Amino acid sequence: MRTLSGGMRNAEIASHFEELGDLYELDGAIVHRVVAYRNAARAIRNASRSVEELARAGRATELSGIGKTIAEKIDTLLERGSLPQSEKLKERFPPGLVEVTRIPGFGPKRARKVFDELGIASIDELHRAAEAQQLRGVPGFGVKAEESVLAALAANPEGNPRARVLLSRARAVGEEIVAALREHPACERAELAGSVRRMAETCKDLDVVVASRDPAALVEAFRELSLLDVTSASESGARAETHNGLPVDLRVVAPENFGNLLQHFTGSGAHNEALRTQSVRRGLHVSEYGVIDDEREVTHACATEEEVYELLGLSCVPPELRENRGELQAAREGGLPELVRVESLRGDLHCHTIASDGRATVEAMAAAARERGYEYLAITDHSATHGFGKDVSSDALRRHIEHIRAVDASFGDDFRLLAGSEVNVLPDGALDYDDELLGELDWVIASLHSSFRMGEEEMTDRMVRAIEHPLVDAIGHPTGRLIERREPYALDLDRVFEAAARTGTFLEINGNPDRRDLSELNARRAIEAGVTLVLDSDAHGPEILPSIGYAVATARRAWVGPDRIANARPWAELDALRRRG
DNA sequence: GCCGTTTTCGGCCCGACTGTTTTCAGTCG
Repeated sequence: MRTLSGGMRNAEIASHFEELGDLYELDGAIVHRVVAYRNAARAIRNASRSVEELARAGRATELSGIGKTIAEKIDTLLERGSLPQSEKLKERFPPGLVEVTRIPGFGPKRARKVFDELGIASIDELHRAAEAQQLRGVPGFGVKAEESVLAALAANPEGNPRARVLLSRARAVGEEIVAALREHPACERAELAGSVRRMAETCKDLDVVVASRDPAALVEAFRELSLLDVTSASESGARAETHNGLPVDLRVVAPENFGNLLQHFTGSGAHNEALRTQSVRRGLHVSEYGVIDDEREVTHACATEEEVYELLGLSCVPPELRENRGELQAAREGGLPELVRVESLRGDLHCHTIASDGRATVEAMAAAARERGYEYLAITDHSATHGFGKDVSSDALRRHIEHIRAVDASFGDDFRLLAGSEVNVLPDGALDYDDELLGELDWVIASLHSSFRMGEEEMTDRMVRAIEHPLVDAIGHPTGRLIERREPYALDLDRVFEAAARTGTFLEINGNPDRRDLSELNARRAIEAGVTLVLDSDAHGPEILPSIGYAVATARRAWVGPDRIANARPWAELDALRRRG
């Protein structure tokens, strides 16, 4: 069997099966078969282990959603680099036809219809046919269909999928909306649901759910928010857009149904689908309106989510876990993990001051950390060759350490200010302070800030050398990805995790909402490889310290408990845990 | 195509909305 150079990543394998699902759908396959391919693709994308490795070990069917047929197709894909079924179908359906199925109002059936009747095989051709009023000649299409095609293409000429918004941005506007609604006297509860509540990396819209005896009044209050343009409204809900184009859905129900509504709109779609499928077998039908019990012929209204899950025989699943990644089985068996919480953290081990590119003094950062109830804070300014903000030369670092020690001496035993550094990893894997100076520090993070475009083997060697350095305590933002903006470095993460586990070097989950690096999937892989994580804010000012919450959220989504987090321990314990020298 | 407290066949989540329908299929979230 030929091994493709570098192997095939899970995301790439998944995209082959997504494509095959799309093609089968155009081909008119029964919907359940198409769904099976999409479920398989999602299982592959979400897998915390290398699916290539699993498949080569003959164990791909251990993933839920992968059966004998798809397992064989994975083998074929790894062997040949493509799927023969896809190649064959692509001879019949031009690539532009799949894009037509992404236009709002067009799905596979309608795309196929205009392809068969008019030979339309691209967005351009569809545009021209709508303008020439040719669509109305196709059975099932009318004047409205032409209008809606033209309207959709006017709003989005390329037919691009709508950009997803970073969680932090969506949350900021969402919290404002919810806070405003809570002020209304008829509002009993208002919450953000959806991907914001699950703390996903990005969001495509905001879901706002409200409990009230007077829905119309809440809809009216929503209408009057200056943050929003309301596009449609009914007695129990409304649709709107924020001024930068983020869609917002409002739903209002009576308080006794609030649990059903919140559960429904929190999702994810995959979680709810699996939840309902499993419930149907017990004669229970779940929707946002209640839980219908076939046998007793009643509909249960639930004021809280806990009641919904309890009715279904499950422990209540934390929103961050609702992605159909095994949480339902765990909830059924009482095996949900204990998850790390913001309150679990004893300190923050990555922040910057005016000594490098931060905006506040050492004193101000320390004061803000104490205010948050931390037992310790490490000051970790950038090292000599950072090259962006102000850099800290070796001499400057010696003075910085003295200053930090002096500030630390001003605190009692309840707080420890640590002298640290975020040291650059040079292209060859060496650090840019000498070992003697590094030895003066209480805490050393090593991070990459340059030469991102190296090949995988060289980049992995570089990273592993840094991990193996005896004075390196942690690796900062280990993959370098920026969500929606920059791909991770080319790294063999299995080697990185092996090295980190072997040397006792911690890997960071960086809480900067643009980074969240390690990602949730990589963090879960790291944990399974025996790595200990550290959760940090990477704050460049005191007001950014709460960003550590995004690191916590990422860890929770990775099923990580406080026992695997270095800074969920007191400093003395953490100090003993790390291996230096 | 997957899967099993319905266990190797016969099912496969739920509801709203839309437009072209004459009773509903397709799309969407």
